[in-house]
Amino acid sequence: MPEHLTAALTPPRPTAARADASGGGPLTPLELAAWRGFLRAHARLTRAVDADLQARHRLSLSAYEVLMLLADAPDRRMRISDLSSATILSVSGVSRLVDRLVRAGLVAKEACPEDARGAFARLTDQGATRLEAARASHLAAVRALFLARFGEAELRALAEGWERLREG
Amino acid sequence: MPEHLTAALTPPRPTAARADASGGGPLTPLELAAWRGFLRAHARLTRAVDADLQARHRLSLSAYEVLMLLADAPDRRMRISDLSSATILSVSGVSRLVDRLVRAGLVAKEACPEDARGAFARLTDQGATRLEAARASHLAAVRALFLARFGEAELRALAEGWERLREG
DNA sequence: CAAGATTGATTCCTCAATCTTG
DNA sequence: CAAGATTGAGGAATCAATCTTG
Repeated sequence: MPEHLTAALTPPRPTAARADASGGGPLTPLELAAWRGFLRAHARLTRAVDADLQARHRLSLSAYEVLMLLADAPDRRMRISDLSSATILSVSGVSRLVDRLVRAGLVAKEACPEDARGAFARLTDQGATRLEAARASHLAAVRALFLARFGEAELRALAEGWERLREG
Repeated sequence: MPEHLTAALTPPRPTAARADASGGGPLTPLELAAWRGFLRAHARLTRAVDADLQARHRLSLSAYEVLMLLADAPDRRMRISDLSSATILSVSGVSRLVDRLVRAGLVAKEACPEDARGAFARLTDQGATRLEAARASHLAAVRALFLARFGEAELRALAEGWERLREG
C-alpha cells in the first residue's frame, strides 16, 4: 500500500461536515469510506465467491443464479427475457449464458407453445444434480464471507437500504 | 417480472429462523434480500454511474479512479503495482488501462529512477483538466444515486460494515 | 530466483443490427 | 410496428507466460 494513501484509510472520525456535502464538492472521509468501501467490498466478495464456485463446481456465479431461478420456477423453466429481469444480465447476456449451459448439458431449450417468439430454458436433470451439489458449499461461502459478518438487525438494515436505492 | 418470483421480493418479515441459518441450508428470505440486494444494487449503481461518466466525460469509472489517485499522489504519479493495490484491478488490468489513458493523453509513463523494473504513471495537465471537469458531476451522481439515500448514521454503519468484511 | 510490468489468449458481457412472430 | 431472441463486433478484464532487472 503506497504510504501516501494509508492516511485516507484510517477509520473516518465523526465529522460535522455533512452540511457541506452536497452538490459536487469533494467527498467527506465518511462518504468516501461508504462509497469506495462498497465498490471494494463487492469486488472482493464476488471474486472470492465466484472463485470458490468455479473451483469446486465449475460454475460461475451468474450460472448458479440462473440454475437456481430455473430450479425454483414452475416446470423448472423460464423464458430468456424473464431470466434477464430476474438477474443483473442483459437479454443477450442471458442468451449467451444459456447457450453455454446448454452446451454443458445443464439446461435445455424448448419452444414456447403460446408465443412462438419466446424460448424456454429448462433445467435438465443433470443441471438439477449439479446445482444440488453446488448449493450447500456455495451458500456456506456466502454466509462465511458476507452474511455471518452482520447481525440480524444489520441484515435487515442492509436489505432495507438496497430497497431504498432501487426506488430512486 | 415473472409472477412466481414476486413473492420472494416482498420485504422479509421478522423471522426467528436465523438459528437454522448456518452451514449450507437454504437462505432465509432476509439473507436472500441482503445478499441478492447487494449484488443487484451494485450492478444498478455502477452501471448508472459509469454510464453518466461515460456520456458526459468519456471516462470509465475505473479510469476516473486511477486519475483521482494520481491527482492525489505526490508528484501526481504512482507505480503500476501501487495503482493495482489501490483499486479493484489486477496488475495487468491497470497496465492496460494506463495504456488507454496514455493513448488518450491523460497520463504519461515515466521510468523509475531507483528501480528500473518499475514504471510510473503520471497525470498530465490534460488529464488533470479532464479530471477536474468530471469531478463535480461525478460526485453529484454518486451522491444522488447512493450517498444521499442514507443518513449519516447509516453511512457510518456502512463504512464500518465494509471494514468488517475486509478483516475476515 | 523474486518482483515489476507487459502481452497473448481467452472469457464474459454489452450494444446494435437482424430475424421472426404477434 | 413492437416484442422476444440471437448474433456480429468490440470492450474490458483476467490468468499465465514472458521479459527485464534486483
